[in-house]
Amino acid sequence: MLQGFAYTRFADHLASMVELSMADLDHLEKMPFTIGHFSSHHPVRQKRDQADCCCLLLQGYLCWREVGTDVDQIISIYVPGDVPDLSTYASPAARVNLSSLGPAVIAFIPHSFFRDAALLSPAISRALSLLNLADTASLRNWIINLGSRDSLTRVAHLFCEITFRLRAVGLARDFAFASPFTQSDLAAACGISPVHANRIVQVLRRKNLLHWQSKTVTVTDWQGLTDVAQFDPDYLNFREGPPLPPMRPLGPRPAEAAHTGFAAGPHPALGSRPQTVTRWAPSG
Amino acid sequence: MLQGFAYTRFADHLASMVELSMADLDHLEKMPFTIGHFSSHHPVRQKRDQADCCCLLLQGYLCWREVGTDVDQIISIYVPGDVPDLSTYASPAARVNLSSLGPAVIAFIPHSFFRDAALLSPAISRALSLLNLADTASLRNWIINLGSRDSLTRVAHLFCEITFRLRAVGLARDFAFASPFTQSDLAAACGISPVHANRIVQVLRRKNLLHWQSKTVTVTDWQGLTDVAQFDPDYLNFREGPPLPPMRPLGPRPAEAAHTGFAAGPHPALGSRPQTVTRWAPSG
DNA sequence: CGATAGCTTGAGCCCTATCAACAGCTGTGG
DNA sequence: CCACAGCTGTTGATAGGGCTCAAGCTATCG
Repeated sequence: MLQGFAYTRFADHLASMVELSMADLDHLEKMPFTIGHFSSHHPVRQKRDQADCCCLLLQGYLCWREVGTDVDQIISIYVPGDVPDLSTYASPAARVNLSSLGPAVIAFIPHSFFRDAALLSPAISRALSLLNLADTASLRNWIINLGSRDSLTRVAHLFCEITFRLRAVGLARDFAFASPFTQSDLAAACGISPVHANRIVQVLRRKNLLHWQSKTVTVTDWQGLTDVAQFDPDYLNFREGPPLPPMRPLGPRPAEAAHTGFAAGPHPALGSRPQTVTRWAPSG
Repeated sequence: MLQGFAYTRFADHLASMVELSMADLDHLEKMPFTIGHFSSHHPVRQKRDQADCCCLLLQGYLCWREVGTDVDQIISIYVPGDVPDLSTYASPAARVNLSSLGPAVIAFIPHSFFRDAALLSPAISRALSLLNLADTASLRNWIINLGSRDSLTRVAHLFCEITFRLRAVGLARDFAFASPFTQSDLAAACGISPVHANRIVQVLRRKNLLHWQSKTVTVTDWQGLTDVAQFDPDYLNFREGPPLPPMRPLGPRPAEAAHTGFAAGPHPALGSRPQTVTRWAPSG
């Protein structure tokens, strides 16, 4: 069950950037992995951990986070299909803490798989490079946000980015997604105080741009939200060939349920498996 | 003359991270390149430029900069020995604008050289990966700064980072370096207004942490500056093997001149060549 | 020598942080 | 089933950091 699920998430993600051959897909299908379940706000990788595998996020959210006295900053956020620590297959030492935002399901994939895949297939090698580039582009964009936009714009931009990235992997089709993270997390990501984050969310609600209740965010006015956020998804597009068509604003709703893997319950492939925390033990 | 200079800058940089064999050094010595001179605040790469070469900075400073209506943000700053657009050899499209901060001398190195070098030498391939990682680490660190520290800390941190990185490539030995950038540049890097940047610099001067006059910055109290900045250079260390010893604070001055390539006039290898802007024309 | 770019200084105001209190929800244990 | 604790969200009051506007000053360069 999970085998196909993990393979699909990852293959889809790579295929969204480069053309994959049947041989590439065959190789990806043989991807070895171990599944780990994490509860909310649980560390996945500690600063200075030496790992011999990468984390493929299957469900939920992960983030790099720097916590210290007088510092709590979320550096970047990842959605299903992402591999937050992909770069560690080149240099295994993590530099910051990777932790979950809400419950998360992760497939741990050995570094050796990526090394072999990159050697065997130019397309996969290229896709991995592009994955890294997209990650860096996201960081750069976040610097622009933190450095030169006010808090309303920052918060709106974060919601835009999450929405866009979820939709890029087939989630949040109806502009609704699970938000297991807290307003303090939002504040830590946007570099504002939790109290202020709350007030900004209220502004967004009052402007009818989004709703956020019972751990679900619904973007009710995508166009309006991107306007407030000055959001231009260009920096996220790393597919080769022609760019994606612009995202259609909210139209008539398709007859499908919103889900980010949790919004509408566990993914079918997971059945009703309880969300236990089975901390995966590295074999090294 | 320049041949040796460009080769040395780059080889030193790589050697600071990995062990290079004689064969590696031989290969690096054959590095093909074209020299470009740029005047202050001159664009080097425009957003969406398709380049077939990378920029090895020889003298001066470069930065990625996002400029627009109501946005002027410097995303990252580079010192001699850096290759700001190294990642473009994987995907050639630049995503932001690369421009000079003060006059700069650049060696343009064809992408093909990096591709070949990476294929031929595992050590060089590894060094290039580490270069990329260091770059990403720097971005992450800058997010922490912008998101969770006040302006005094940010500005102090920027000076610390520049000083540290210059010293890592053998410049600013006596904690003095050329600062051809303006206070507005400083503001754009730290996400504050130019007026406020000015006041912060005055605070640093008043605290006797540094002097900044006639385009030269002198750090007069390294320990004090790092304290104010909460600067921990750990995130910049990507050398393999044991970490570098901690940087000694200011002691008795060695009998050598401070230079970043411009502080003490043009580098010997460049002679008194005028700082003309000979925009290099890509051959593609 | 005038022009231009950069630096400096002051005043007023707005955005955001901080502190504090309370409400709502969730999970826990008796 | 209820009492309780703890976390999260909400609201108000107050203070301060940083922005904006505006003007004067300085240095550099043609």
